[in-house]
Amino acid sequence: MLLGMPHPSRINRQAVIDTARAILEEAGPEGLAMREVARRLGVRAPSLYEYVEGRDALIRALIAAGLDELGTALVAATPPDASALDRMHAIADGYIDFALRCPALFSLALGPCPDAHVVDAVHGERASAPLLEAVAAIAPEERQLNAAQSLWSLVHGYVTLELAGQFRLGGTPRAALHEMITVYCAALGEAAEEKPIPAV
Amino acid sequence: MLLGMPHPSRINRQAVIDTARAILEEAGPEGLAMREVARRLGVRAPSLYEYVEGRDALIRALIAAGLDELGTALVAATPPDASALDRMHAIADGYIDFALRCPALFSLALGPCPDAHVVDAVHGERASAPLLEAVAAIAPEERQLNAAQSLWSLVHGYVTLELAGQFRLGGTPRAALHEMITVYCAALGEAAEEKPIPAV
DNA sequence: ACCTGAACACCGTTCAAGT
DNA sequence: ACCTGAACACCGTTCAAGT
Repeated sequence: MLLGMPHPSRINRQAVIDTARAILEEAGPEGLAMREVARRLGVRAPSLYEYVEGRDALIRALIAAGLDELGTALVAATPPDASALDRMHAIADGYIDFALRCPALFSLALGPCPDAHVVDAVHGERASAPLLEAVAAIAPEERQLNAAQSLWSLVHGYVTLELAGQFRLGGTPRAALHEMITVYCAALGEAAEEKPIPAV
Repeated sequence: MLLGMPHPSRINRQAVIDTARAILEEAGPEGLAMREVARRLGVRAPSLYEYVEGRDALIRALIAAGLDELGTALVAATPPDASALDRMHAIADGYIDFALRCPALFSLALGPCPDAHVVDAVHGERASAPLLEAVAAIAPEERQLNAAQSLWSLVHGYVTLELAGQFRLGGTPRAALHEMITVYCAALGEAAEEKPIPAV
């Protein structure tokens, strides 16, 4: 009879999110359909609305989790007692590895997204914190923000183009990325003792 | 009676593409519906299939045109008798301006895209040719490909993050971008006479 | 409390039918 | 040759109904 607890739920919010994430990586954002999530959970689509507000909210949950996970991965990728430059290279590799490990989630979280998918700023801050920290050990304080934004642009652009399959001419783009990091960080380090880097 | 030419077509392929592009920028890729394109052209959705194979083919046409247009814009943005470094900065600005002028088209053309939307490689080559040309004037030949890929990564990452609204901490990210270009190109120029830039 | 089927307003696409 | 309405198989979402 199960008095007082007539139907223990067959699914839960986390299962919905996990299933959605699996579908996202397998079939891309277009393939992420509420009916498909439900089908894999052995349930009908309307049941999902007990656990998530709708498809947009589900996607926001995926994005928030993805950004948090990226932050954690970058922290884990940072060797604590290496040089500042080595930590910078390690963070770049961690960023790239994350993007290659879950490309659809990465594109969803860091790519251009409609208003309906924007999440709280804390998640983005968690993702970018390790980079800011590594830059703090290289650049003088007044240049740290600029340096972090440039380095982020560089690494983000690299992996975005890589995922889009745009490096068709061959070469060694990843080695080129690390070279550019080295050159720029060296200039930052000099600037720490000397004068600001000349613009244009 | 209009013998032999019973019904002059009310629309044409270019009108379909132009309308689709307008919708894309106004409503994003999600809003780009065949029925909406047809509605704006005063016609029903099935009529569009006389001019484009389907939605995916329409999107491919948009992407191909967008890449070609980007290439043209970059050529136009390059001052022919400026220094190699100035041309580099101008191309970066041209790239950014194009992305800000038609962000949805830019994201569609250069962002992560499903197999159904990949276009012939010539269009991508047209888009990247001006950058390769500018790099040729700065870097020694054996380093040109790497240098072009790094600089493209940097500029592409900058504008991608900018479009995604990720530079929330303020600062002057665009100035930082140009600084990084300056520093890197200076190192490339030195390398042209001296030895290769040390990796890692 | 949790799940369902039915329904609504949307899609992309096909196709026989009109002119 | 060009356009149409009707139809098909899909969507996300709502809601009254079941247990």
